Amino acid sequence: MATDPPEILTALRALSNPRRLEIMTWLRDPTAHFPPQRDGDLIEDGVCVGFITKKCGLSQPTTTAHMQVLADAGLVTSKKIRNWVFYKPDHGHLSELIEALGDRLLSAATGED
Amino acid sequence: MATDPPEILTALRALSNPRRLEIMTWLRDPTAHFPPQRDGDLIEDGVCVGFITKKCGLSQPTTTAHMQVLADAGLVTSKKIRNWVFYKPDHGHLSELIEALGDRLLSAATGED
DNA sequence: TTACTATATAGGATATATCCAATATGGCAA
DNA sequence: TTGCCATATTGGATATATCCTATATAGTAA
Repeated sequence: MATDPPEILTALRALSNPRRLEIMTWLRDPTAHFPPQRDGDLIEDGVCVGFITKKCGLSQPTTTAHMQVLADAGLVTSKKIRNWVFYKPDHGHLSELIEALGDRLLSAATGED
Repeated sequence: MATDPPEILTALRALSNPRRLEIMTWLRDPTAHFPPQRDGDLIEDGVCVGFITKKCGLSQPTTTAHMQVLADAGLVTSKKIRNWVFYKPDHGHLSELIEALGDRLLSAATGED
């Protein structure tokens, strides 16, 4: 029983923005969307803010703000290495979210078609 | 292949509001949350705007606007009987949404734990 | 120390969302 | 027709979200 009502709402708000939803899809398969990193592995450590900033075309502060919204919602985790910050998806939280959403929205005992 | 990117976003925006998320949970199990209706079955036809309005404590126009957002996102369907409008969940769209969200957010081939 | 790099924070402009009161529409009853 | 009821639409006030520039912080390198 994870992902209480307020957490679901926070996660939905975080995902309901086109930039953030797009970033989440990039992070799901980072090697397909970002170049290799010198100081952190795309898969193990995550993607640094600089790469995400370039890819969005937004300013660095705006990108940072988006990443913080995603992190506060528990959708990504961050790790600081030297002076880089790497973000990667929190698969546990994400699958809990999907499951909790199903529980909340679908009528009892419905998973697939 | 249903629920394209823009549709996912529309659905997420619709669900990312506390009133609308709450309404969706009421509609999932209408007999548990609303009194019986004279002119339409809670399950078969849906719940009328008046009942939802009372339950939210919002004004009638605001409730109508919320229901329209949910309907535009494909999360509910509406049916007019006499001069009532009944809303009920669109289970097909909802399960497609949950599935599409999983596809977008979870790493390949992850459904449950 | 100074200089450089990466990310975070502050402040403010603009856009969008939420909500209500007032009113319009459309169906039903007399 | 008139009157009533349920829902939809309009217009506008307030709150929140999005985004930028400028600046701060923190780590690295010389």
